[in-house]
Amino acid sequence: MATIYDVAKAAGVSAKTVSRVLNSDAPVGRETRRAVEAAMTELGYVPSNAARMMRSNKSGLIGLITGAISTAQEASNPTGLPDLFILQGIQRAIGQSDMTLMIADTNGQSDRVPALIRTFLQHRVEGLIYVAEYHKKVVLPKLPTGVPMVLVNCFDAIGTASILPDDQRGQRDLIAGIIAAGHRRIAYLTLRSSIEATRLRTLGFREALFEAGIDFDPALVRDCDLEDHEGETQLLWDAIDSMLRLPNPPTTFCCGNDAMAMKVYGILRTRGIKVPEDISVAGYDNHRIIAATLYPPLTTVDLPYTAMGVRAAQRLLAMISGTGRDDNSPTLVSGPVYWRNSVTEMRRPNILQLKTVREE
Amino acid sequence: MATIYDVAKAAGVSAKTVSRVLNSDAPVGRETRRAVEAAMTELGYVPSNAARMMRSNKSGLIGLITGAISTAQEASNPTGLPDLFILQGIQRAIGQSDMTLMIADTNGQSDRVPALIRTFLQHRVEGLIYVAEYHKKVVLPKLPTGVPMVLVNCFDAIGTASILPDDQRGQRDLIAGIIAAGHRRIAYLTLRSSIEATRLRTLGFREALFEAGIDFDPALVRDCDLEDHEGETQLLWDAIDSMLRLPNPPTTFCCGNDAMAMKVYGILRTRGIKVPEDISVAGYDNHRIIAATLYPPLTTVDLPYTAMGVRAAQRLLAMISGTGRDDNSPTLVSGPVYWRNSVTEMRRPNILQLKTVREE
DNA sequence: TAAAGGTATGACACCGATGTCATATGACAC
DNA sequence: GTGTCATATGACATCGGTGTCATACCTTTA
Repeated sequence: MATIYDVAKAAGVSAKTVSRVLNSDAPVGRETRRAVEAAMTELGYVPSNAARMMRSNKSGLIGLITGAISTAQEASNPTGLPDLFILQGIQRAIGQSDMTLMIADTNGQSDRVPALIRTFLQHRVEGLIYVAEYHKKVVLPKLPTGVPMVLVNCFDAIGTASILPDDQRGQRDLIAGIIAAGHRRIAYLTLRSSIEATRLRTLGFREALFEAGIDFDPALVRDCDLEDHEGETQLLWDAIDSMLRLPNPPTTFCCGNDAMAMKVYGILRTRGIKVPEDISVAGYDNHRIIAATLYPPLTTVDLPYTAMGVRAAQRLLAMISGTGRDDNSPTLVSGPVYWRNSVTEMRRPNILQLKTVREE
Repeated sequence: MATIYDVAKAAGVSAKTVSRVLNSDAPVGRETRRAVEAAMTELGYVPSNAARMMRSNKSGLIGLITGAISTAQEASNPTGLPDLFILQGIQRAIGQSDMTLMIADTNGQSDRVPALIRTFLQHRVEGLIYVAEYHKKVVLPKLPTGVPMVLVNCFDAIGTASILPDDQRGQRDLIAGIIAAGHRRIAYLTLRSSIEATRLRTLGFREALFEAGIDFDPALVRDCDLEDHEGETQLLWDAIDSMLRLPNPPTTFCCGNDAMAMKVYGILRTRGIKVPEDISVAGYDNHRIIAATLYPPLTTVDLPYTAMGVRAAQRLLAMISGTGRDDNSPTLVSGPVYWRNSVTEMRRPNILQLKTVREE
């Protein structure tokens, strides 16, 4: 592959002059410029980033570590929404800068992360982004100082900059809206209680109830998420049945995510219960393929993955250019509630009708 | 960031000795090695790929150009199957070599491709992979000689190495199996007739009929794919209705892809027609999220995206190491038919029953 | 007319690795 | 005792760009 010296010789100038043409960082004579450009085209010259980097110590690279590619569409993950959307946001924001994104996939093995980081450091990335598949706490190897890192959808114990979904606010907004529609008995079928999202959303759930002066009823909250898929559907059946058998049954089922809501649709339908006429249902994630396709379309909270990706890239770029904020508190990104037809104004009569149904 | 000289000074040896420890390409004294390794750990030394590359002219990088990330889960694409699976295959195969994969996403703008290629060339990638979102013909800028390229899911006019799905064989195998189940009147609701996959699959469709001695009936083939989504469903209604109204209606509907099959399920159900008791349905793609979730589970042809990715990476690696085949004929990868419950043995009585249904 | 300043260009060192070659030491064989 | 060879190490050039500095020419201004 042609070098700057080949071009210089072909154009009859010094290498430095070719460099000046490339970078326009000093005046070059009109004729000289023409000759150099002709030589470059002729030889198919492309400058070597490696050589550039040697002097400038700037690689123009940003490293991204994720499992989003290898795990996409595989076995369901706890949040159900493909973390790929985070990549899209990052992609979009980085694409508008003059940086190049290097993506490394963990291939599902988190023990490969240190090796990936090492490879990135060899390429002298100017910043790193780590994307987790769902909102969780992580432990990552320490980086040399001078290489900024942003965590997306996760956080660590040592205060590395992070971008997180505002789960608490999302669930609160959803519940507040459902309450405003007249509902008082709202059931919450949660994801695994061990995950961060469940903790925060449950907080938001209770907060909304509290603000509306509604007592929290533990009988209306149930963890319906298992590793095992078979057992999960059974859990849902049990939870729904037992809640419907309560003296004062719920008028709305909020689900840990849209995939769960889809199952709840099926269970309610099998029970002869109509959504939303008899009972309202809400999800979480705004997983478009589910939420907009279900009938009736599902009310759900947007999990702002794309926006989080954009914010992550922006924050990292700011850190690289040194214009970033000093503090390293997490950036919380909140998504709107999408009000669709699965949640409706509560009407007393339906409750009575329901009781009949469930006792038949 | 520490350099090899810093390490050399700290360990009290020459830079070259440190280099020898790094590469184990010449004997180093036991004590010296220990001292050097201690210094490297102490300083957090990571060798610079750029400097390495200057001498060796080997970057260890493979460039991948795709739109799979930015377009994932967006508006449906013609094949319906996320091309992300191709990336997974590539990822897996490259991960087992000592190369690093650089992924660049076009962000949906194909005019960005030349710029992405240029960036890759600046990084002196040792090979390029281009992944198209569905089986099609492409035109790409010419590369400097010495940089091998593999096209996946697409081909060009100048015979660049390519990896393609064997659409013709897939459809032929499917139809042959359906014929073996006793069906004689098989309808084919195709994707846009302008796309390559449709051309090849239609060939396979006719081939299977021919081999079974069944006459091809143009009335049983219809292009049901539009850019516009609303109109598409209407097209399907029309096609299905008119085919069912034939004197000798089809006993199976083969669909251009699984997404279309899903719609056909809905339409047949609305018509009071049971799948598969009354009519069999088959798809294409083996889009797991659809095929295995539908009731009854959908018989479909696997679109071997993961395998294609693996093959692409392997072929590129072979080209880089010079051990590749000389010829540049496309590599055809075929996927198996997944026989699920949506296609069943044909039984005469249902046909009669059907006629009653559709006339009510 | 000389000083000042902008324009246009080249020589050379440098970035951080590694390849080549030279050198020094000790072990072993003859 | 000396030649041979493997082991162990360092000096130095080199890869392809860019930063620094020097130089030469031309125009403008005092």
